[in-house]
Order: sequence, then C-alpha cells, then structure tokens
Amino acid sequence: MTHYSGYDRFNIAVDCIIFGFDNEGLKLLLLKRSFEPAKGKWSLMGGFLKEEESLDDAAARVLENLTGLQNVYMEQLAAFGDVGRDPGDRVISAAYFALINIDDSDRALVEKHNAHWVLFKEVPDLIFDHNAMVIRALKRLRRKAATEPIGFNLLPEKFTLTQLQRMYEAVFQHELDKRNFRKKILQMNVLEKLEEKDKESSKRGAYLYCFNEQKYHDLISEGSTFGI
Amino acid sequence: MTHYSGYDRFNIAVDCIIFGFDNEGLKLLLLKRSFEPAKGKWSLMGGFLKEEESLDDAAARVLENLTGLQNVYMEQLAAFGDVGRDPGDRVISAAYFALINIDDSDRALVEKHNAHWVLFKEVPDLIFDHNAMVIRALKRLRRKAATEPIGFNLLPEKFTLTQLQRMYEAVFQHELDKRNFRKKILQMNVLEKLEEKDKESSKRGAYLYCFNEQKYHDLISEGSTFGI
DNA sequence: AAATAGAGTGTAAACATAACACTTAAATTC
DNA sequence: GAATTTAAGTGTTATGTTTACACTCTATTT
Repeated sequence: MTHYSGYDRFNIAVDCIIFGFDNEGLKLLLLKRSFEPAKGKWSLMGGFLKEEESLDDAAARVLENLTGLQNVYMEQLAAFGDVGRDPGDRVISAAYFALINIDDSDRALVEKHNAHWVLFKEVPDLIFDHNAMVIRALKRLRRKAATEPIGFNLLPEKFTLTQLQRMYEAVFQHELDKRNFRKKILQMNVLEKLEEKDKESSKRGAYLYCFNEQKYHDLISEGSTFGI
Repeated sequence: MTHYSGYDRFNIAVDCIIFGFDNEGLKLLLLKRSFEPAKGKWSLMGGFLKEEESLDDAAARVLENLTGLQNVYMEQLAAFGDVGRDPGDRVISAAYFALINIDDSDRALVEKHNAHWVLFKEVPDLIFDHNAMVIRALKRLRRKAATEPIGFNLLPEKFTLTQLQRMYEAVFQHELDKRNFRKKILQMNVLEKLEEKDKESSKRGAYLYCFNEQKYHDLISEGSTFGI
C-alpha cells in the first residue's frame, strides 16, 4: 500500500562513465549495444534500477557486471530526464562516473560484453545523451581531481611520481612542470615513499610511492587542503 | 509499446532547495507538509514527475507553484535514491536548488502553501533526507558562487556594492575585506555602474550597480574567469 | 668505456592575496 | 546652522603562491 497512488511511474536506469588510465592516456570503457533500440551503436554501460536497491547500489552492480570490480570509486554525476532522451521508452537515467585501474578489470568479462577501452580524445558518437554525460563527467573529474585525492584510483597501488604526473596531465589535458609538480605533491605529505623502485620505465629506476589515507586525514585536520 | 518491459517502475519526485537573501542573511523557503506521511513536519517543496515533462520542467513547475516565479536560476543537485528514504513509498527524488530574490516571490502564494523563509543557520529538522539535500546544496552554492556569477540571482536587479558583499558573506559565512572585495569585483568589469543612488541604507547614499551579461561574456572570451 | 634514458633536484622573478585606516557626503539632531 | 551620525568610498605594503627554468645522477645497454 502506497501513500502516493495515482502518480506516473517510470523506468529508471543507471549509466556508468568508467574512466581508466594507462601509458596511452585517459580512457573510457565503452560497449557496443547488444539489444534494441540502437543495437550495435556505441554506448555507456547501463542497467535498470531494481525495486530493492538504491541508485548507488545499482550503479555498483552495473559496474561490477562489466568489470568484475567491487569497492570502486564512484560518484553520481546527475540524473538525466529529458522526455525524448531514450527513443525506446521514457527512461530517467542516473549517470555515475567511476575511476578504475585498467589492469584491475576482468578482461574476459569486458570482452564478453563487447566492451572496449577507448582513448578519451577518440570517443565516438554514443547513443542518446551519452556524449553529454561523458562531457559533464570529464568536467567533474577535472574539478574534483584538482582538489581531492581521487586521481589515485586511476593508478595501481604503487606508482612513481612520473606516472602520477602523467595521470594528472591526461586528466587535465595539459602538461605540468616536473619540479613544481613534485614540490607540490611532496609538500602536502600525503604520499608514502617506498623502498622499492620501479625498473620498467627507466634504467636508473624510480622510487615507488603510495597514497596514504591517514596522512591525507592529518592534512585535512590541520586545516590544509589537497590541491594539484 | 515499450522496448523495456519487465523492469520495475518508480515514482519520481523533484524537491527544491530554494535560496533567498535579505538583510538578515541567507534563507531557505521551507514548508509545513500538508499531507501524510509526515504531515505537519518541515519539508522542502516537492512534487511528482509527470509523464510529459522533463526533470528540469518538473522542478520549474514545482518552484512556480510555490513562488509564482518563472525563469529562475535552477540547477540539479543530484538524484537521491536510497531504498527507505521516503517511508510513504519507494520514491527517487531529483533535488534542485534555486536562487531567487525574496521580494520577487508571490507572498500570498507562499502563505497559501504554509511556507516560510527560514534563516539558513536556523533550518529545523526536515523530513526524510531533506537536511542532507540542503547541506549538499549549500556546498554546491558556495563552490559555484565563488567561480560563476550566479550570486546576482539572490539580489534585486540593482544593488549596491555593500549589498553584494553582504550577499557573498552570507553565502560563504565569513566576512570579506571591503577594499579587497571592491577591487576584485570592479576589476573583473562585469558590473555596470548606474547614475542612481540607493538612499535607504545610508545618509550619503551608495551608487547602484547591475550585473552585465555582455561584459561577463567579454571577460570569459578574453580567457579570464569570474571569481570572488 | 661510452652512450643512453629517465630520475631527481633549487632558485629567482612574477603575480596574487591579505592586511590595514582615514576621508567624504548627506541626512539628522541640537 | 553647527555638530553629529552613518555608511560610502578609496591605495599601499607585506606576504605568500605560482611559474619558469637546466643540469646532475644512476643504472643499463652497447
């Protein structure tokens, strides 16, 4: 028994803008739609909300279905509710964006869904209002990555300062000065310098670092803020 | 005929966080709920989405019902979708915030809805997750007001620099330096200084200004940004 | 032993932000 | 009509932040 009988009811979808990063740059996980309408067209991963789950839960479920990953950094972007946005039927979509480390995702599962990592700069025409969602997600990512330590979610647990810098350069789409970048990130004192070195990308080897949640909280509680 | 039969369908609400400003400070337009559940409790103004309207249209309709105002600055905050958020039934709510000039609102209409302007600092316990919406709305307002010229929507067309400063102080909840504030806002060259003076608040009188959209666009196109 | 390739490091100039106090104009009061 | 009141209006200096910039180091490969 409901208190709100007599009002229109709607299908609700969640769509996921899934960001990844590797040497080539910032990428999105997109798929070719396997059902009508718009079968065969490029699309974001999506799914319909179920009665017993929250929007956040639905987004996490949809993301896990595609990538096999749990406990991923996700954030709701906005709800998209234009009348004609989905020609299949009236659907309100809550768009979420996720930041993942590409290497963590389940390759087999991704392939099974006919999904592909596409360089952000090369994102094709997507169905419905998905391109608009993607553009807004990037804006949000840029703003948040500049003021909160969320970019680390795009990297492996351990990373070099050069990798970290490349990640931010890919997100902001402009180059950063190496010395200024290192000064800034190290002065905030949120990174832990490890004994280990990464030998992949240079002969000399570069020290590995990891983000330290505790140090970040200390920074905040002394009244400072994170900022790149 | 739908392509998406078999999926759960939901009631969708829009809830409006309506900001206003006057000499006393930043205020919210809240109402005492006139229907079950939670009848008599403080609440945001809300309404249910209709089949033939977009989310944005629904929010504008709900706001107009309460205030009589059209073409108001409104922005979607987020969709709130926790399972138990509304004990009346499962409802997904898209929260919108609006910035209006209190004096423009239709007093009779506001009273008819049993709505009241409440100082932000004195906002009572609200139903459901409405307090959470309000807190997020203020955060968003603060961030956006600091980087985009949206604060003017809280003021009358013509305003003095002191009024403008008071408005920003109310939004940010901290005092600003008069000389620095004036230097900054005038240097951006987005205000038009009028011949008229306001004689209400001082014996000497203070020049009135208005925000000039064209000047703002010029500022942006020369690569600068708005910022307080 | 020489060459290579990326890692790692400091300073100075330019710019932006923050702190600060008195004079002016008009109305009101005595 | 002189004195008082009230908010409006106005610049400069110190401090902090951001930007620009080039060479040495280390380990591997040739």
